[in-house]
Amino acid sequence: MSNTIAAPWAAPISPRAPSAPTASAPYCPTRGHREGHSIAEILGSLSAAVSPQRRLVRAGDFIHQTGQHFEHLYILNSGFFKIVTLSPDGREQVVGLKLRGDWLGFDGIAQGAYACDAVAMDTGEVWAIRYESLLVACIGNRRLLAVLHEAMSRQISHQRDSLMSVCTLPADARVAEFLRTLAESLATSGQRADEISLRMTRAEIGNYLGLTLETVSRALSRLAKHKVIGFAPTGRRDLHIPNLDALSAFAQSCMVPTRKLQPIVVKSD
Amino acid sequence: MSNTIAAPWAAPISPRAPSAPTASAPYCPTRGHREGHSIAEILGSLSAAVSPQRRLVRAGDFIHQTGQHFEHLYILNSGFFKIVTLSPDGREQVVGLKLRGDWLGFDGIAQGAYACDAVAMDTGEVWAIRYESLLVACIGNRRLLAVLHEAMSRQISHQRDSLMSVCTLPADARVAEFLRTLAESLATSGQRADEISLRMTRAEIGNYLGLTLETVSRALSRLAKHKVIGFAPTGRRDLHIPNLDALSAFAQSCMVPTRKLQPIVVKSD
DNA sequence: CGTATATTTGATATACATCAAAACGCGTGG
DNA sequence: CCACGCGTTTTGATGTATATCAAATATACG
Repeated sequence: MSNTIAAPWAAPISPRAPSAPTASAPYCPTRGHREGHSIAEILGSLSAAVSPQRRLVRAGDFIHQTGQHFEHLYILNSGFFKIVTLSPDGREQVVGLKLRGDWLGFDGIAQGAYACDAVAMDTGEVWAIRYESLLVACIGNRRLLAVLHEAMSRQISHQRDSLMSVCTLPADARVAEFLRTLAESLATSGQRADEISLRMTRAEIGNYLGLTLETVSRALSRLAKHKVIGFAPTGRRDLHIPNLDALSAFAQSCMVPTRKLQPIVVKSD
Repeated sequence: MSNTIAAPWAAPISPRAPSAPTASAPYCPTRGHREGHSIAEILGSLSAAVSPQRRLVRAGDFIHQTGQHFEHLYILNSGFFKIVTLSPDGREQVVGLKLRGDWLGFDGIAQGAYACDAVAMDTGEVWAIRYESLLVACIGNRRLLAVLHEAMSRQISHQRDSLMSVCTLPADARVAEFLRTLAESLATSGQRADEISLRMTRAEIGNYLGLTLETVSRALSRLAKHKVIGFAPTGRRDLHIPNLDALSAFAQSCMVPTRKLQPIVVKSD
């Protein structure tokens, strides 16, 4: 059940500049990805500054594992990954999903060892960067340092959003928001957002969202019934999302206090 | 209900080295705080390297607010603070608690604006550091850069732990773990951990843990009934925690699969 | 193809939320 | 000092969203 690291890090697959995302997708640069740097730019500068080790991974491969000595940060050039933590008493929790442009391994900096597993859910390409080398490069390259800090900052913000969802949203809204966030992430990573493939089981999604697999299944069925998503003819893991805003609207509609319709007070004047 | 920033940043209160925590407490250096740097060391090097602006705050004061232009990171020298996010549709969520040695404002780096409110829950002293100045200082001071990255890294790890608790623990265990974590944090910040004062209402605790105030109240009552905590004679917000391990043990006991006592398989040999 | 795994859907159980009311703590002002 | 009012906390009664249990399809895989 637990593949260990298949092969040691290969030498740089090729010294070429950042490769395109694997998925053949309409590369739609709808507005700049971030105010600062696009993913392609980031990958480019990293490639130039620290010549990362590139590694191809397949579904099930571990990028790093809990307790393993920290030495590298990782950037994802392609693929789809999950971050899993395991508590001392055996609880397992998917605490994050990662794709092209995302960083892995920040949690290892403070403790000197990774505090979670990073697992590929699909074939992809990971770039490994020795943390020490990166620091050296950052000293002479303020722009690179900014990129690093922005990545950490974004991760902190994103994790807060996750906590907020889990704490405040009912099941259906949580699933809807999950899909919207995933679609948006796919879009900013250069993949299409209207036709997405969940590469996770209902159980994994449920674990990530703090729900059971049955609840996730039911929520997806309701989303489909309300036409805010559609199942692909093939497989229940491929979804069509006609309209992201409709997803949000549906999530909102889950949250109306249901009853006790308190008289709408129209402020006169 | 919402105090705005009371006074602008004062000039450095005094150029002295890091002051001791306000709470008069037995300063017990039970084993080094972190493998790398103690809080006192960190505050010391920061004080020396970037001479932060010191500001005294009182309960209700904001350190920074959502949407405000990002310019400073903050380090807490004393006090107790909460991090609150507000969603576009009005949901409010306590996403973090901070005390001496913790940093605030990392979320602002990527977006150029803070993504949350940071609110003092009692009097304290906050140090403000211009992010740009800090970066400059870090360029020439690898140790300082390490301190910064460790703080961000720790925050990422800690947030994951929070998500894990909310997603996997039943209410009583969640409250127990909350108390244990809080006590540990107080200890590493130099305060006593056996006699703690929750400076939050049941509603705030519940919000932070994804529970209602009633559920928190009941959980605390059960913890008291089981003697793993005790209420101070004065007020229900001051707790006595005789034994941290007992708290964990109680949390564990909440999680037994309800019985359906599956035969305990004793692995022979 | 046949077996294992994932998904859906229904019936039921339950942990927690919601609603409600009383007791407590605390500041304010007489 | 006591009386009053308001916010917090506790505790009980009840409701409900979601978990759990279960069984019938699907889907993937060798």
